Amino acid sequence: MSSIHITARCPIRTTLELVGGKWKLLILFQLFNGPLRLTGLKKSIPDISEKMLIQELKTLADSELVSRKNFGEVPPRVEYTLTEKGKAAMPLIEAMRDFALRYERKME
Amino acid sequence: MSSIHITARCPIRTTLELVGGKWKLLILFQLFNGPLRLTGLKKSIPDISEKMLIQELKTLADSELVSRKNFGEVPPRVEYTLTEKGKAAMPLIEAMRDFALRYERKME
DNA sequence: CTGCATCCTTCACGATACTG
DNA sequence: CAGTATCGTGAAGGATGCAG
Repeated sequence: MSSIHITARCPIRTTLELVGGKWKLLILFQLFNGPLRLTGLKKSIPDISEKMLIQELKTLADSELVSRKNFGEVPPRVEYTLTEKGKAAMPLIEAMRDFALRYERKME
Repeated sequence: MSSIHITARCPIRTTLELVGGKWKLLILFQLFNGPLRLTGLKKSIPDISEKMLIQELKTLADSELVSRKNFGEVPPRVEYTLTEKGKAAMPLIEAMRDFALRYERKME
């Protein structure tokens, strides 16, 4: 564990680049319950703007954490699914939840 | 686990507010090895600016993840230590490391 | 429905100089 | 050594309108 060194490219920074920011982890978390379309995601994360949602989905797809499937129908139908790499974020999200809960518990 | 709902105050967002951003987790991680002074931290995170370091330490202290001890000496001597709440971030950092390593492994 | 383009605001972050 | 003050920049995020 002490084998992590703070350099230009350490695991912590890699993860921050992949899922850092305000939205990516929330999006990934929503997709754990199964594939969702843009509208479904928008509903489950009410306060994200459409622009940010599409933008983040694109970067998540670029880093292969999410896959985008276009059904080529009319009206358009596009489905977003977690990839294997994306599913690997589950323990991370659990750790975040545990941290927050423990933090709030100790606030008393 | 599916008990996390994306609301204004969900655990994920709480954690993002506490340790989100570019530097806080890196600082916490450095303090796992023991207390450090400002200069020591600066050396272990070479590319952080002095301003950001002090600023982040202050918010970490405000949220009680880090404690600041001023020895009141001359020249100044101030030591930063992880609190119990701060130590609770360890599993989070480990999860981030695991995620990054697994991600890179699957890149081959 | 999905997505792009634009314009705009905010703020995280950074560079530098200065103080006790 | 530790910290403050100031100024500046770029990126992140947001609002809105338009298009296939």
